Amino acid sequence: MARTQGSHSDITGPRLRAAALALFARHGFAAVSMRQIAAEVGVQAGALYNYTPDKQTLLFDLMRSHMEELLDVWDSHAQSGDALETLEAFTRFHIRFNTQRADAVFVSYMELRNLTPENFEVIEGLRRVYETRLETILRQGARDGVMSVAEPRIASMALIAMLTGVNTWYSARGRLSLVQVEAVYWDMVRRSVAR
Amino acid sequence: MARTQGSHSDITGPRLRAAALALFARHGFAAVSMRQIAAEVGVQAGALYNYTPDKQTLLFDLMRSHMEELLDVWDSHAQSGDALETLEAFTRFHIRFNTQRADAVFVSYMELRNLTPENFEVIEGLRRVYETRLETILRQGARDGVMSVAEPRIASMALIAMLTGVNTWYSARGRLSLVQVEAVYWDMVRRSVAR
DNA sequence: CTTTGATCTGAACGCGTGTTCAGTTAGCGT
DNA sequence: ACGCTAACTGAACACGCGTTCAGATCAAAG
Repeated sequence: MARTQGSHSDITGPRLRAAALALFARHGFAAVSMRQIAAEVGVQAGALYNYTPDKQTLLFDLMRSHMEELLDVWDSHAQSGDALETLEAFTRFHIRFNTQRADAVFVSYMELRNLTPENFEVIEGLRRVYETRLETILRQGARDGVMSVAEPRIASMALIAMLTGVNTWYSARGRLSLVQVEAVYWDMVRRSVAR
Repeated sequence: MARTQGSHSDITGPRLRAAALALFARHGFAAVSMRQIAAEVGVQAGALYNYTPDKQTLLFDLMRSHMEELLDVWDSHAQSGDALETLEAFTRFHIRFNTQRADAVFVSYMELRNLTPENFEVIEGLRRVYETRLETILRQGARDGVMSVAEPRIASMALIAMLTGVNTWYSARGRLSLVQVEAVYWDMVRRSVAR
């Protein structure tokens, strides 16, 4: 037997990515085999190599896609207001974006050590760019006199760590809605850098 | 050959734990083999089973030891002051304790998914206890009128995430000393819950 | 000096790994 | 209707995995 009915590249490709992302998030990159991913997709392991040269590249592509989308979506936000308004937008965006892509966020953070050195540099570079986005907001706020931030670089990393932490406990069926969660965190963020 | 010169249980046991912790932190639990750990210790793989029943228990014991020590050391802190002073002590303690045990912190967070369900419950329980320590401080501060915290549980998780984030960038040879880092974070923590 | 038992070796077990590839089939373009 | 090729199967490869265990060796107790 070969080529089962109704199978197409357009279908199998995305399904491979979705299955790999879910399995990597749940069990970890090293603990998931290509055969497990293939079983989830509904093909044999060998068929996966029509869509990725190897397992390492599969992981890297998932992480790079996530980081690039994170940056693209944020950068396409119209930011017309002052630094405080931009900081609020960033806070709400980060929480909303990350909770909607919990698996990708998890993998992009946890599996850094399973990347080859070259691939690691790429992902780490994208992360630094994102951190710099926030850092720039904080510097601008301090310059404009609407914020007080002694260490903008450290503060940006501290705030991102705090905001990303939402993913460890948030559930869409929890007590608080996403809007309420955003409000709680924005309140803390605002006060932590307030003048 | 067997039993090489100078080998003792008192030496091999701790060396096994140290090697496993370092390797798990660097490469991940699933990516590290018992043979790699044994090579680091300087014995054959079979010898490790004099010190742990299996690889899973080795991981679990490392994580439980870390979490229990975290709680024990904090609980043994004399806390005589008011809520704000206790919060400052907690902030400085958390940063200092975690940066000094980077490998254990990393493993205890990253390898949760590699625990069996029963073992996971134990570690997760210890983590919740620790979070409750901070939550209690925040509730007391709010009750005493020295803090303003709308959601103490969420705030405690947010602050712990922020503080633990220090581990991702801190280096003893960096620009800031640990005392300076503590000061920067305490400033943000204080303001984020200030009345 | 002899005996005992803790400590470790080295080989083995069955099994799963990532990856390759010749062969087979399904659906599209003509 | 037919050929072409993208898509997939199934088997194979060499290798490493966690774990077990009989046997060897050394340190210490009597």
